Amino acid sequence: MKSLTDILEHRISRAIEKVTGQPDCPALVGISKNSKFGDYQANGVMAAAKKLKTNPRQLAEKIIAQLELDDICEAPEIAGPGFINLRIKDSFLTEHLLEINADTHRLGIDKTDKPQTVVVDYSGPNIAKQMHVGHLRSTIIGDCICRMVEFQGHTVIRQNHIGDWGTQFGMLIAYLGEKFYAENPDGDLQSDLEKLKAFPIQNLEQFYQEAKARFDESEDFADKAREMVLRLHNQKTDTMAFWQHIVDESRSHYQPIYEQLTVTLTSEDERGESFYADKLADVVEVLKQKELAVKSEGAMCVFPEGFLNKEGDPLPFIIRKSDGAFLYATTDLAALRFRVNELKANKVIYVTDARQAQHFQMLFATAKLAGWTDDEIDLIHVTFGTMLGTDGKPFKTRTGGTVKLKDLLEEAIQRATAVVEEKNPDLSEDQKKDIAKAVGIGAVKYADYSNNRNSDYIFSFDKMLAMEGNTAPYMQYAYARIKSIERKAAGKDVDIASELAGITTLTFTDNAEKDLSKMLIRYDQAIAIAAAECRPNYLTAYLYDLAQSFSRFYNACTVLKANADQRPVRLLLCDLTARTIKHGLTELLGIKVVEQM
RNA sequence: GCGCUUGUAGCUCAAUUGGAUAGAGCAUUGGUCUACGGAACCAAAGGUUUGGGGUUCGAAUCCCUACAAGCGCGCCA
Repeated sequence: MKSLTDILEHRISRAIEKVTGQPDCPALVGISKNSKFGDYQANGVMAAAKKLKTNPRQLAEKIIAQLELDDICEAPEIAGPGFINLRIKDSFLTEHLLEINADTHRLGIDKTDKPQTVVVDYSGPNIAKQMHVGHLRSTIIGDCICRMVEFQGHTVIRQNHIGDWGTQFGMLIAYLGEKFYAENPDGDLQSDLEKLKAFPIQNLEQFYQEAKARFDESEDFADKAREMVLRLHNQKTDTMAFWQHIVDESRSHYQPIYEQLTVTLTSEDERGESFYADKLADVVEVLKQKELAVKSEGAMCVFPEGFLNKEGDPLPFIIRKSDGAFLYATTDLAALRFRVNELKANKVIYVTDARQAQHFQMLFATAKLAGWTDDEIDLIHVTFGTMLGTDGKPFKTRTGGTVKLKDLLEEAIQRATAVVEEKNPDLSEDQKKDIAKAVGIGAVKYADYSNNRNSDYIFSFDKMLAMEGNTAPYMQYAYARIKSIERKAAGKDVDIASELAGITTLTFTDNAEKDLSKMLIRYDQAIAIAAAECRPNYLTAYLYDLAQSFSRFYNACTVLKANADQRPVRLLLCDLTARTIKHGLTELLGIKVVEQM
């Protein structure tokens, strides 16, 4: 089914073109902020009038005369300097609702007719270090983008660009070797890989710090670590086995967090820095051949135009250090080539915090200079702000350390458990557990999603779990109430399935029904804008409006005790609201819903 | 010094990218409900959108300027 906004945009734009003879005068159809101006409004007439240097209201009159919208709207009205205000007819609304209702999977939303391949680079944890709160935003915002774009019908390729390569690995491998051989003094690694696989690293953070301490205190150890880096780069079998073990152990720490967050990343999506290790030399070589890379202060650099350093001199994009080692700019260039050439990306979306903005600008500029991308390929850096503590400073533990993501999520669940216990002590222990998980994790994710991603935001358990206002529990609650109605129906001799199946026409008897209906048909628009701008908060704002609209309806209209002629519409509205909320939360935001809470 | 981001109600945040009277939630005040879940609903009050200029039918949004905060600016990622 075509989106209503698209239909209106198309028809009104055509009418404008007919009257003005100008091809590029979009109707600019949007949802009216104030219902007294109608449901939708077209703002494009003023701009068109300006172009033609004519009176906008008179122009609007002429356009309206050409408009064919009888099947959708009441007679359009002109207001203010030249707005065209539209009010949706009940007949259109009810037909539209029935169509949406008939589509069990996609709620009447079409897939795109121009599918693209979109690569999304997000999460990117550092191996050998626990995920901390700084990883939360990239991980869940990226995931939401994937889910939305995929739902639109594009091919999404997730790329978890994990930090699994680099000099710190020499240190880690050397340390792991020390520990392993301490416990297996006669160990012969070649024949003893199984033993290594069973060798646990319980506390990654501690392991890393111990290795670092050894590195700093012992010259012998430091030499060993450097040797390991070399062996790693030369892919020596035993060293690779140790490296693999650290990577695997690390995965066993972050994969459960993905599952807890219902993030769609799997090990299939991992393509870490190590993957590009053998492609880096060529990156530098090609850039040298194209005379884009030059030596400066011993390092190999590209100087894309428009970037200056403190002294006002051109700023380098360093692709090889003076000691000959490659660095993240090199890896990112190799990754970009791979994504364009091998993955056939039409669009690459990077989800990292705003501090890296300049790096990505230079990356994109360099890739373009090299001819590795062109204007046909969209390169987008989706930035986001910092999570702050209630004091307005970067979010830390009381002692000033970084907050581990695992701890944060556990605390959220714990706090949610307390609330469930208070509100609904009679549920079974299993139910309470499930609800606490859904509510606690949902609250953390939703609080993040509902902010404009570019602004820093203050993280507060009390706010997000207050469960009032624009929060996950508010929507989960709306959903649970609908489910409760369904459960009660049987006891009141209402057969929902058969009543819904029999509906061929709908009649509204209450404004709350109509208002809710108008919200329901806007879902497609909310997804479209949220996906286009990579802004999950547009989606949460919609879902909140919808849940509010439902609460008003719920308050104003009885469902099960309604008259036989009113009940089918209301049952349908309940069902459709539940399906929309569920779809938005679970499919697009990755937040669980519960039948009871 | 240059650049990026930000500055909106007492607090936490929106504002579909230039649209009409800047919206929510919390907190405050008052109200609704013997219905299907009160984690609800309705209403009041709260604003010179940091200050000052400008652009135009129209500005929180664009331009200039001052102020304030955060971040980035050669071999970490």
